[in-house]
Amino acid sequence: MNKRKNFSNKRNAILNTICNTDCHPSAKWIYNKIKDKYPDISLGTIYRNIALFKEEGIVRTVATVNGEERIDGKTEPHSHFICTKCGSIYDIFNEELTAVDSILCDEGFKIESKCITYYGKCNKCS
Amino acid sequence: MNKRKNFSNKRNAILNTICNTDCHPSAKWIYNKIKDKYPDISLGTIYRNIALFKEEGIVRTVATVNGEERIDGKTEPHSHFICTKCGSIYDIFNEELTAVDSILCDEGFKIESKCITYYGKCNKCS
DNA sequence: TAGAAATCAATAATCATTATCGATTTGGGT
DNA sequence: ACCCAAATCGATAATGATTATTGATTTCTA
Repeated sequence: MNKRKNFSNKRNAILNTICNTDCHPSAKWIYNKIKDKYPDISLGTIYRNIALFKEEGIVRTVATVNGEERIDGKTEPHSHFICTKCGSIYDIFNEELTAVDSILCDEGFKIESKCITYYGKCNKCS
Repeated sequence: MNKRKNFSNKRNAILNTICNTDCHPSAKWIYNKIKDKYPDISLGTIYRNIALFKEEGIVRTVATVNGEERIDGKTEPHSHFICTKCGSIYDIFNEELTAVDSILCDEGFKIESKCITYYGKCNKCS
């Protein structure tokens, strides 16, 4: 990997906020969190940096819940559970499906990533 | 066909358009398709009826691609492949892929549906 | 230290979706 | 058929998330 320039303080704060939570935040959630430390930060800066992190492959979109894109800073392959009532997103690290990925390759489909998402009611809502 | 006699003509046309395509259409796609037969239909009517069909459980959201919600009229359990270049969505009817079962019920999570989505380049784009 | 590049805040623009509202159509009872 | 209430609709405005623009400020580099 090429040597990467250091991130600015705000950019680092955004990335750390994404990576140090399990809640799979939206842009607005990150914005409100960062505002405590950087009161003059702009929501546009959050979006701009999320786009940048996505290009670099260090964060990814989990899903769109109630019109809001939700972000995950964990790059290890794993699945998700999305509560259809409260919108919470939970990680699921329990994967036995990697063996069947080759099925699609035969037909010319090049798989870059796989996303298994369960929908239902979480333990707080059921 | 999928026609239900208690539906209005336009409502039936919208549902049939959704069910008779494999392209997992967006609201705008449906709108443009229906306009051939009903030139005075409104985009709001498309959205209103999609919401109604979703409440009835006869269509569902597959994913959000480039900011557009994509709809599926097939209710049988199956998976999807989404091309990250052209945005096409393909059905995957494969028992092995759809037969993943619940690990989460022990912890109070009530699974209502499951969604397996692959991202990559389709055979036209790769 | 200067000049260039990166980054930012503020704000406007865009675009998908939803809400509103008055008009029109539909369907059941007479 | 006719009436009326409910369903449905088209037009349009409103909403809300995201993106683009712009000019200022900070950071990097030589």
